[in-house]
Amino acid sequence: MGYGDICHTGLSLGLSSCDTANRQKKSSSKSDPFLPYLTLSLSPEVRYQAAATKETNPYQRQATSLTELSSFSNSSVKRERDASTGEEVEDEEERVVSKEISDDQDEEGACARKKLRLTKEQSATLEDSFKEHSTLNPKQKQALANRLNLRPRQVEVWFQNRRARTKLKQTEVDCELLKKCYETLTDENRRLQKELQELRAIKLTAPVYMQLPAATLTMCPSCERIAGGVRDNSSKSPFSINGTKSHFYSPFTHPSAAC
DNA sequence: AACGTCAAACTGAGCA
DNA sequence: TGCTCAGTTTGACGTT
Repeated sequence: MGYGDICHTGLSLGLSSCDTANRQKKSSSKSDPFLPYLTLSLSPEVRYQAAATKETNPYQRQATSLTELSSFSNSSVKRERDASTGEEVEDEEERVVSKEISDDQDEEGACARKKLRLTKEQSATLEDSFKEHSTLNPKQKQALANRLNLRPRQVEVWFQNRRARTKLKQTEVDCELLKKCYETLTDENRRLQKELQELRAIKLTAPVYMQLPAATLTMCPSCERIAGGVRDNSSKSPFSINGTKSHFYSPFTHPSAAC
């Protein structure tokens, strides 16, 4: 929610010293930090959700008083990790939002942005919706917001953050894959270097092979035998193909084991 | 109390 | 102009 959004609250404005401090931190270039900053006396979240307490859908019923709102979490919210997903699970019974918060909001205005925490039901519904489609059209957004008793902007932000989390997770998975790929390639490279050294040693100790064009000699990495393009029937040679057909190794038909 | 993590919310840029 | 995304801020909460 941008600061401009507060224009739609319909609430009176008031001076806020702490918000001035916030403002100074956030965008010193945009405004004179020493100018007093105007804020609303009630945050949009409180206004919206408090208004919604008159509604009757399950999410709204759940928020039948300010003490039950899926909102400001300077309450003693007990959270536990879902072992399988790592997602947070909140114990609804532990969710107690003090009435003082709303009173403070009324009296002193929204000093800083207050963080709300979605209820388990809200999160679950949003998750379900996200599974169906990771983006929402305005109608879907509005419908979901109505259903969950949230502002459309909150639904929008949730989807934004959810997409970001999904992308981050995917990036981590890709990163792991690339790491494994790198390790495999490194191993293969090491092995090939070793083979190359061995071949060079062979080249020095077995001059007969030097007579063959270099391109006709290859070593199969799987069986580690040298094969020649020219049929070599000298079965006594340690590099002979034992009468079998030539054993060519093609890197194209035998791609790297990596990846 | 300090620190780390997570998620809600904000901001600015890019795009159709 | 509205939407999405990447990056950032912020507050709550858990851990040490």
